[in-house]
Amino acid sequence: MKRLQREFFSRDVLEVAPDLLGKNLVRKFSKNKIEKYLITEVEAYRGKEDLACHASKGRTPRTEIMYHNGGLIYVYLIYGMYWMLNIVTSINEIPQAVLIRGITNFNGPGKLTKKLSIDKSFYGEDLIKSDRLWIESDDIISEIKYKTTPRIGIDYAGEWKDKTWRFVLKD
DNA sequence: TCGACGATTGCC
DNA sequence: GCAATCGTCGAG
Repeated sequence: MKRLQREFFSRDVLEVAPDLLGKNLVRKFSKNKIEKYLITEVEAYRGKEDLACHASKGRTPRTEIMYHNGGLIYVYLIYGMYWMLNIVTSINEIPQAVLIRGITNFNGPGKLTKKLSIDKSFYGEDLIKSDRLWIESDDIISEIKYKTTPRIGIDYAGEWKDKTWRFVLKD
């Protein structure tokens, strides 16, 4: 197992998102408690023009992190109840992020953050340096098969809602 | 300071 | 079908 480095996340979100499928999300709770989950479902949010992307409303304290280098974590609260886990991609000044919607045996972006105890304290966390959250790839090279669909819950995004930027792993 | 609303979930 | 529940952001 090898931790993914900066270069992996510095690419365009439409390359990074499908590449995250089949990778392992690693959560370290303590010295003796480390859990790993296969990433099974993600969505891409791409730039200021993408009306479904929070950055389309401009640069604010909340969206600031998306304007940074790839490999950082963007976390926000939705509906006053659920934390959404996103991974910033691309390079400085280009706001992009991947929403992690599903992991092994656990689908639903709100449920997985609850299970992994991920909250506001992870905002800005660096996946390359963090000692409690990072992503690993298997040493075994296997072909990843996935399907694409429109993104979920963004009917307000006009023509952008039809982009097939949701990527789901095939079993 | 105020009010509208949301990248969801689970229960009716 | 819809309520829960609160941080964020633009308007006033």
